[in-house]
Amino acid sequence: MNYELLLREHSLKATPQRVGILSLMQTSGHLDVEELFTEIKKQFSTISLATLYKNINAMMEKGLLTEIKIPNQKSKYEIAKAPHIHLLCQECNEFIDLKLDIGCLVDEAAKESHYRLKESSIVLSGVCEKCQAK
Amino acid sequence: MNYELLLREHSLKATPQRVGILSLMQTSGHLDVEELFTEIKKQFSTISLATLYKNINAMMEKGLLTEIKIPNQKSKYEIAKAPHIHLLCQECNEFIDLKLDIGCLVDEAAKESHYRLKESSIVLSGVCEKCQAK
DNA sequence: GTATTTGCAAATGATTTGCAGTGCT
DNA sequence: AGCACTGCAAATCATTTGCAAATAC
Repeated sequence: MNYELLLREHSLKATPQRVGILSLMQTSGHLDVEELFTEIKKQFSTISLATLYKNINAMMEKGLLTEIKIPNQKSKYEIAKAPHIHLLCQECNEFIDLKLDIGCLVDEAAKESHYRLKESSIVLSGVCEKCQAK
Repeated sequence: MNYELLLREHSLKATPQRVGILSLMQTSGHLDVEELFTEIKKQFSTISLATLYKNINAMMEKGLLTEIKIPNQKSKYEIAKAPHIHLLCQECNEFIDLKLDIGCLVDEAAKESHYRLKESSIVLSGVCEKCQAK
């Protein structure tokens, strides 16, 4: 993926720090601020936490990143993409995406409540296959 | 509801501050820390934020309260009850419970991922009926 | 009577802001 | 060149901790 282009398309300057952040997000899928800071420092040893926060916020405002709020955990961030849900393993902390059609749920909720629904935030937690085997 | 009893059943002492917190939660449904502090001070003018936090944490550890993490908002708290989902109006900020069978969604997610699922955190956002009318 | 809880003040942790210097376009 | 971005230090906001006095049971 061309991160420079992606940034410019969202009216953000393509600084190396930002490209680094996006490339980490792409590689790791989901990272919290602290993890992101630890990783990005390997590439930019002098980067400051303030810069990281400013960039996360700027990219969220432009709709390039999404924050995922998770029960009992720090928020994680991901590159914005098609709607999907998240699964958390309460034992090993694995955190994954799952593409799942939630149309039926949303339709049902809309019917019951008369809300016009636009966004969803769904985190299901339990035990992953590997941890079940233990 | 008898909050004294509820507290003792969860091995917590029934202090007036705790009863006040629970009664506010019951009345208002969902409150964040700041809102709760503003309200509880009307009953206990000398209550400290530290006490409020200690109590929220104690009641969460005993499973009496649940924290709801909401995209772009502060966490809210509610008295723990049967699983349900939450709807947020992005215009007027109304925040409501909806009892909805999410079995099909969870089953589908479990089938696809091989997770054994135990908990769910679902917040759908959009526009409530009243705001649509505007 | 004993263990827990309260409320204060201080400590810690997380995030934001101001500003001078630097870099992107 | 001009505006946006970086990095530092300081400020702010949120939450936790330590401790002495008060309270629940």
